[in-house]
Order: sequence, then structure tokens, then C-alpha cells
Amino acid sequence: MHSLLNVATDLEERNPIGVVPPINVNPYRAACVDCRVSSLCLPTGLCKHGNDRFSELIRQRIRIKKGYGLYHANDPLEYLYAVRLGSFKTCFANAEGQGLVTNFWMPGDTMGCDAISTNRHVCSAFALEDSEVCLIPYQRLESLAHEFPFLQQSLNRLLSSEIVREHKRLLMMCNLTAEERMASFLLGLSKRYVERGFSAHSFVLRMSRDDIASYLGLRLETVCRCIAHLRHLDIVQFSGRTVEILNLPGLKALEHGYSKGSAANQ
Amino acid sequence: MHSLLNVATDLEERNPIGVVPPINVNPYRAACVDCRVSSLCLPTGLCKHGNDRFSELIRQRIRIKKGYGLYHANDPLEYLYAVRLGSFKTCFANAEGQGLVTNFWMPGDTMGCDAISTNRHVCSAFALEDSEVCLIPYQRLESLAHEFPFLQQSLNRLLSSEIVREHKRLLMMCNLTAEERMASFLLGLSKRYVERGFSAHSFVLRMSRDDIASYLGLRLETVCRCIAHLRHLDIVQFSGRTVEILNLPGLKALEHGYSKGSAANQ
DNA sequence: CGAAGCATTGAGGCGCATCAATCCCCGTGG
DNA sequence: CCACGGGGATTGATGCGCCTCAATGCTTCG
Repeated sequence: MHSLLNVATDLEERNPIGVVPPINVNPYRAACVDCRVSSLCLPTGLCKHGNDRFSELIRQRIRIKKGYGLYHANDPLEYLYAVRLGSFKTCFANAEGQGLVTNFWMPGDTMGCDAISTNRHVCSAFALEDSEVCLIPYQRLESLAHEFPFLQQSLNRLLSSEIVREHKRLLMMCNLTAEERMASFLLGLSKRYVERGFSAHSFVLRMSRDDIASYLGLRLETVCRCIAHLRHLDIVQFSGRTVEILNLPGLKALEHGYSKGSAANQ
Repeated sequence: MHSLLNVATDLEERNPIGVVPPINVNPYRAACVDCRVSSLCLPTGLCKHGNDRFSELIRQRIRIKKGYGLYHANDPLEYLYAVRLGSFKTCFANAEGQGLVTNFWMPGDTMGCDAISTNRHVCSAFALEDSEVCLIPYQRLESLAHEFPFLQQSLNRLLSSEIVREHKRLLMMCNLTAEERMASFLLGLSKRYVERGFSAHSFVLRMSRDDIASYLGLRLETVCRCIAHLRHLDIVQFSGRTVEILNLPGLKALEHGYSKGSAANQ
């Protein structure tokens, strides 16, 4: 039991890496200054000069079509990848082929940091919609971070915050019921959309039910049932992948299990 | 359901931080050159000069008695902590007081990296036996890492490898049964003891059944039952916290679920 | 030596996985 | 235009693994 599908295999076969040539976008244009999500990205807070130098690093900005892979487990670490547009999922699998979705990535997020430890990617990244990423050559990033200590600190914080995020996820897996996880997931998405200037109440899920299930440590059917329940409670409206949060406080209450008769924690 | 005990509270109360004054050990003696676990620690691979400079950072080496706290969630990040002797657990808790054991730490491990993201510790660390740690002042470590790029790279790799470790743990939580997790846990411990020059077959658990349960996302009783089962299979001998692995290949088979009639994955 | 904490074992129930059938949506081609 | 097929989503029935509650044994330490 508990053997989740290998979430990568099906897509990997659709995209033997290298088959889809990266599409170079605006190679001569400064990447960061006019980027909509620069305030969330790695060079945030860097001085003008540092920011310019960082922009010079980004020699390639590439487009990835929906469903295709950007990098794969065991690829040598060459770049970190900053999402500029669209969204991705990353999948981690062991030797036995059991795998899971480790994260969903939105504009401003930087993917691939887990590769630094071994100089090889341990996850595979797939576009959930037509997307655009900036390629950050890691070697040169290291050099630049040496020149600009603030950048080094940002990188350290980025790495550390991934550890904390994983801690929180572990906590969720251990302590929350399926419904609480689902509520937590939707609230997390909502928050991230707000950070990016979108509505907190209304958004479109870019990932399948199966991806959500994998991310939450559940099965697809359980996710569906949770969604059905949220609908019946009139807390969230779903139509396909379009989400409408009707009762945000109610959803937050669900996340903390206040709906059940658990020990009264204020 | 699923509300694990707050693993920190009981011990926190026994040790309001500051009550136990750190015991300064050998302040004038170079810390790293003669350390038994220097080969596993942060400055590994650093040049002679860099190693000397790193040693100078370590102005304090302190002893912590069994059960007492070393640092606590929300403490400002001042030091990273390198375990020199003994062992620790770190606990992470959310606002509701639900918590879990995030990791167990052995000599050569460096604790506190998750604090870099917010400049405050997010976990609390407790000694599982009388222990000794080196205090690495983080600000000064940053400066030294700037002087010695190799040290910076080691730090980056350390952070990144914590992310990968958490990925693996998540995978374990999602894909493995209680018994497989228990087998995986024991094998992990065994491996780490070997790295430190101890026996692969025979060791003492420093943590309680409850700690193990929390770490594995299980309940104490389930851990006990798994132990009982391993004992009946003559794969592992337990007497209290002393462990004797009688059948290492058998244990590895259990970890991958080959005992059950799962789909024949070679 | 008694108390407190830790560990073990048993009985019973619940939450989620599993298996299976059906539905819906959408792109494709006759 | 509709028939067709395929992948994703939904819903139901059933069973199992682990949690929960509870009683008892064991170890440790003042």
C-alpha cells in the first residue's frame, strides 16, 4: 500500500530532455528591472549596481510548454531556475520509482536549490502551463554572491527558508486530517496569489487532482471527496479547476480543525 | 485526531533557557584539529589556514546535560551549533502547539541552519544525553565564508542537503508503512553510526519511543508494535534502548516492503 | 522502596486507501 | 455536425492500517 504513482514517468516520456529546444527570449534585454515579480525574486533588495550585474547573469530566458520538463533528476546542476511566468511542479522519486510532488512553483520562485548539495538535480521540474523561466548559471551566481555579500545572504536565506517550508509540510502531514490539509493547501495558494497581486478568493488551479493528492500525501479520490465536502459546506465553490473561496474565515477554521470536537485549543 | 503531543513543552519547562549556564570547555585550545568528528563537520576539506581560522571562531564549547535545551524556537540566531559529543533532537511546533521531532543529531552534525531564513530559530534543540557542542557565531561564519569560498560552498551544500533530507523524509511519510519506516529509521541510524566509526549492528537508541514515533509520523504504540514484530521475525533484538541488528539484509528487505505482496518491483 | 516516567500489549473504531463504475470535458476525425 | 476516444474527475462500497483508549509491566532515580 501507500505506493504512490511515479508522478514523473508519464511526462518524462513525453519529453526526453533536449527534444524541446529552449526558446531564447529577448536575450539582449535586461531581465530583472522590468520583471513583474522582481520583488519576490533572488536579487530583491540588491543595490542598483548589483542588480545590473545580476541581470547580466541571465543570458537566457526560455519558454516551456505545458506538460514538458525543464530539468530532470540526476541532471548536473548548471542553472537555478527563476520562474518568470506560469507555474511548475517538481517531483522527487526514489530508486524504486515511488515519487511525490515536492512543490508547486509560481512566478518569483527559484527552483533547483536542492541540487547544490550533490551538484545534481534530485527533482524533476514540469511546466503546469505554458511558462517562462530565467536561467541563473550557478557557478557565476556563486562568484557574484562573493562580490555582493547581500546576494550571498539572500541565497542563504532562500535555502534556509526551503528547509523551514519542508518542516511545515512535515508537520502538516503528521498532524492534519485530509480535509485540514486541503484547506491549508487552498489557503497557501490564496496567499501566494495575493503576494503576486491576484485575488485571494478566486483563482485557477494549474495542477491536477492527482498532483494535489501527491503534494498533500493523499490519494486522488480523497482529494475529490474533500473538495466535495468543502462545496457542500458552501465554503469553496469549484468548477473544474476554477476555485472560488466563498468563506475565507470558515476555510481558516477548517484548517485548524475547529470544525471537529477536538480539545478546545483557543 | 493526529494531534501529536507538544514534544517541546515538557522539556521547555524543565529548562527555561539561561537557567543552566553554559559550561565553557577548553577555551584556549584549538577546537577542530583534534576533534574526532572533524571529518564530518563544516570545515571539512578546508585548507590548513582556513581550518585554523575556523577554529578561532569557536570561542565556546559548551556542555548540555541530558534533557536540557540548547536553544529554543524564536530565539534570535546567534550561533550555529556543531555537535561534538552526545546527541540531540530538534522539535518544531506551530502556534497551536502541535509539534514533531524534526531530526536527531549526532557528533559532526550542525544544528540551527533553519534559523538563517528568519534570523530566529524555528526549532528547539534538546540533549538526549550529556552532550557537548561547539558554538559557531553565524555573523562571523558569514565573514569567514567570504574569505574562504570553499567554506561558503560547504555551507551552501549543508543547507541544500538538509532540503534533500527533508524530501526523503516526506517520501518516507507518504510511501512507507509503519514497519517500513521503522526499518528505514534503524538502517539510517546504523549508517550514521558506521560513519562515526561505530558498529553497524549494535547501538543504543538515545531517544524515547515517543521521539521515534514523532520523527516517523506515527504513534508511540505503533512504534512498539513494530519493534515487537521485528523481534519476532528475529531481524532485530531489542532490550530497552539497546539495539542489535541480527539480519541486516532482512531489515533492508523490510524497508522496501519486499515482505508484502506488493507489485513486483525488481 | 515508592513514585513517576517509559514501554508493552490488547480491544475496538475511524479515516483513508483501494477497487470499481460512471461521468464530464475536450480535442479529433469522419 | 456528431460520434468517438481518452484523460481527468467524481462518487460509491469495502477493507485495512494505524490511531485511540486503557490496563499493566518495567525501569530509573530520588
